[in-house]
Amino acid sequence: MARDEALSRKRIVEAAIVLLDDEGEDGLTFRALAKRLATGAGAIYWHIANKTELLVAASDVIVQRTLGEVRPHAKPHEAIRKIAAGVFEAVDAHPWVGAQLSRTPWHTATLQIFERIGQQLQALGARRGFTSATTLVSYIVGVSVQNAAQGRDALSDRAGFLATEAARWKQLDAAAYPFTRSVATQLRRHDDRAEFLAGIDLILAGVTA
Amino acid sequence: MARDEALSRKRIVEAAIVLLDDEGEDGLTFRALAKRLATGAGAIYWHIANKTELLVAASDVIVQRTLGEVRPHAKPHEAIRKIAAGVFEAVDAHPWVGAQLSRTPWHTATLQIFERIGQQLQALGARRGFTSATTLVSYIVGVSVQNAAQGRDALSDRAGFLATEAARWKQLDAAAYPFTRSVATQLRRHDDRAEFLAGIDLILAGVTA
DNA sequence: ACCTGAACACCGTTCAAGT
DNA sequence: ACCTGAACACCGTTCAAGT
Repeated sequence: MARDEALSRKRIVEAAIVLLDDEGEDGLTFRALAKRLATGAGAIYWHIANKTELLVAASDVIVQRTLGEVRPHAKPHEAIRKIAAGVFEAVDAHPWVGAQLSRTPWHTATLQIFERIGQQLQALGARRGFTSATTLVSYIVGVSVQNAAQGRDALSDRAGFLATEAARWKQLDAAAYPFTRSVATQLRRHDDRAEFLAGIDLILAGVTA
Repeated sequence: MARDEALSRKRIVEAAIVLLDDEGEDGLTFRALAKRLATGAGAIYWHIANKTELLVAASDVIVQRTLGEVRPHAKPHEAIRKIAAGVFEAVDAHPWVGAQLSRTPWHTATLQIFERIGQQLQALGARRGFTSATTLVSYIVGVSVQNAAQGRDALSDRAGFLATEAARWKQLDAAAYPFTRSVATQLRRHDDRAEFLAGIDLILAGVTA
C-alpha cells in the first residue's frame, strides 16, 4: 500500500522495520529496501545518511512505541517490572533492536528507558538513584540482547533445546564445572522471562536493602 | 616472527586477535589476515570453517586467559568483584570480545564466567544460586559490552565527553526527563568501572538480603 | 529538490589447480 | 594433506545524469 507516495525518512524507516522483522538483520540491504520502496538504492541516501543511522532510527521507533504502550502502575516496584518486561518482549520480538541497543548505549532509546526506570526509583525512595538506575538499565538491556541473540537456535523447539543444553551441562568435567553441573536441572525447567524478572526483583531487593 | 611456520588453527586465531586489537572488528578480513600470515585467503578455510568460528575462538582465548589471571580470594564477595572487574577490563581492552559475548551467549566463554561466579555464590551460601548467577553474569556481560561499545567516542577525552553528555542531559525537556536531568551532575563525575562494581554490590546485597 | 541506476571499492566464501 | 589465488556473489556508498 501507499507504494506511489513520495519517499520520506519516515516511510524508509518503516519499510526498514518490516524488512528487518521479515528477513532479520542480514536481510536489510539498501538494494532490498529500495526494491520494496520501488525506487533505486541511491534514492535512500537523499533522506538517510547511512545504514547506521537507519538502524538507530528504526530501533528508536520500536523502543518509543514499546514504552508508550507500557501502562503506568501505582506501585513503583510493579511499574519497574512492567517496563522491564516491555523492553524484554520488544527485543524478543525484534531481535535486531537488541544488537542496536548494545551498539549505541545512552542514545535516545536507552535514555528513555533510563528515565522511565529512574522516575520509579525516585517514587520508591531509593537513595542511590543514579547507580540503581544505571544497574537496572544495564541489566535490562544486557539480558534482552543476550536473550534475543540466542533466540534463533531455541525458538522452534525451546523445551528440546533446554533439555539438550542441560544434558550437556551435566556431562561437563566435574572438577572444572561443579556449579554448572549442580544447576543443570534448573536450566531445563527455567523460563527466560520469569528468570529475567527474578533478576529485577533481586536488584530491587538490593536497592531497598 | 615465526612467519615461516606452518599454518595452524592456533596461529590463525592468534593472528586474528592481534589484527582485531590493532584494527578493530572491521579490520578483521580474510584478506588482511592472510597477508599477515603470508598466505592466501583460502588457506585459512582449511583450518577454520568461517568468520563466525574465528571470532568465537578468538574471544574464547581472551576470556580463558582473563579468568586464568584472576587470583582467587578468600572472601566470596571480593572474589566475585575481582572476576567481574577482570571481565570488564578484558572487554574494555578488547572491545570486539564484547560484541562476541553478546552474540553467542552461553557458549564456552560465558559458561566459564558463570561457573566461576556460581562457585563463589555457593561459598557465600546464596540460596537461589541459579537465579543469582544468571543475574550476575547477564549484568557483567551486559555492562562490559555496552561499555566497550561506547568506548570509542569517549576514549580520547573521557572527561570532556562526560561533561558534554551531562550538559546535554541538563538541556533535556524538563517535563519528559525530570530524572535524567536530576542526575546529570552525577554522570559528569562518575567512573564507569566504579559504577559497574557498585552495581555488583547492589546485586549481591539483593542476593544476601 | 529529488530520484535513478550504473559504477567503485570492497566483502566472505568457494574451488580448480597446484605442491 | 595442505596451500594458492582467481572467481563468484554479494555488500554500502557515491555520483553523473536525469526529472
